[in-house]
Amino acid sequence: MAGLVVPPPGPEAGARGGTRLERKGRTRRAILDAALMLSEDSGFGALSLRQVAKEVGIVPTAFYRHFDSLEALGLALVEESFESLRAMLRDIRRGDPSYADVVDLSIDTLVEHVHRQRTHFLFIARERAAGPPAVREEVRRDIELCEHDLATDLAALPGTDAWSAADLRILSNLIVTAMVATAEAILNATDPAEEQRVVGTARTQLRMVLIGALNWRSGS
Amino acid sequence: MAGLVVPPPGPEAGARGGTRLERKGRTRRAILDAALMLSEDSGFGALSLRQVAKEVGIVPTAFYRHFDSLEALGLALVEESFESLRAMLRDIRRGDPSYADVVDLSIDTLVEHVHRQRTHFLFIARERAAGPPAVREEVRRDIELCEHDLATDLAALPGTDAWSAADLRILSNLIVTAMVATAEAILNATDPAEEQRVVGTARTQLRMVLIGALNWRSGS
DNA sequence: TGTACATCAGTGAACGCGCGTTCACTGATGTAC
DNA sequence: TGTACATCAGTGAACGCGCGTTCACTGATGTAC
Repeated sequence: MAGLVVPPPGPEAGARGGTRLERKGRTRRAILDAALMLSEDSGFGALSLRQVAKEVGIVPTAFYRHFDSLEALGLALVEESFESLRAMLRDIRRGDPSYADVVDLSIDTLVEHVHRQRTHFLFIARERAAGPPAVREEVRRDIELCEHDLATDLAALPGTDAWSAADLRILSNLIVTAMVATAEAILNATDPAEEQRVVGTARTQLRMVLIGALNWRSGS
Repeated sequence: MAGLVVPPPGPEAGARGGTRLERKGRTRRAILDAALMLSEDSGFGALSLRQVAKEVGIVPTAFYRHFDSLEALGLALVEESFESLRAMLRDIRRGDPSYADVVDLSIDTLVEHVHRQRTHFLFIARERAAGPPAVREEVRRDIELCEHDLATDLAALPGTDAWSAADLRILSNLIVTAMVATAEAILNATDPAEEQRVVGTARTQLRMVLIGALNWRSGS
């Protein structure tokens, strides 16, 4: 049986800092970061275990102490990337201000999170379209979940009573598509001026979409 | 000097059909097709010259008779994929019917072309997000050109007088984004029922967007 | 606290394999006369 | 039409390299007593 008393990590846990568990966690983190960075060029599917190990500064075989395979690493990256995305959605939801501001607030939050978790958003945008099948499918599943959540949020907005459940899903699908495209454009922008242009475009697009949706049942 | 008289290809051009030039053309075609097919799994960036050669049925070194490098092959695929896309845009433009039908007609044309040139549309959707840098950049440049063309077409529609040039670009960017997403969803659909759902969604989204745009300057 | 043992993150050699690219070649197709 | 020569798409051996994965290992960290 494992010990019933957990001893506090004494000063003897030295070398390069932390307990054995903490150090393992740091290596795992380094592997995730290296994979995110290295797959920027040609996608996760073109990544090699040895490249990752070299970047982290461990021998290739040590990789297996942390992940069963490259695919397992890919799925871990999907998971943590979507944690970032969900954190963003939570931030947006928490705002819930007067109707006129919802667009500005949402886009500002998007921009902030995209910058803070740049590699996660890049990963999602890239692997959704081009990842190895297992990774790609997982990304798409998670995006569908986000669309579902967004549909729920939209139903709470004023002026949406006329929308059917199907309309809600269609609208949230469109919004998510546009926001993913915006995130990609922000990540791809080469200078602040271009980013401002992208942000302005996204604002106008989101307003157009909302105006269209509000006039959808009533106006047409 | 090369011969001034071009002799007709006699029956002596035998073996497996055609002149030397025709056969070279067929091998080139086979390389392009094999690359389109093989990059479906994990993207063009994960493709190897030897895989392609094996699929085509030639020895790896024969590849160099047709392309200088894998990158040159990738750029050739971008070019011919966008020929397909532009053919679709031409088909849509040629319709130009009464305003009420423009959505149905455009989506139907999209569906038809996506099925007819499945691999080309897959290639564009994938490599736009995840291709090797040179390929990705070329895809993005070409998509921007399509957005520009669409903006010109939109300006010819009735009821658009109030839009500025910037509004036009913003709207066509949104439409192209939504159409690319629709193409992806069609290509990803597993059965005809799901495809019909996707098509219905795309129709509604495009209508919402147009309603939003028409109410953009006047209504908001 | 001190000692003896267990755990386990990371090591390093080795494997067989597919990679891109080089090179000299072959032999059918094409051209000149 | 017949012959001699040029072209060139495709061949096949060879190269050095990075790949994923195996295995037995080391030595610091952690645990039991």
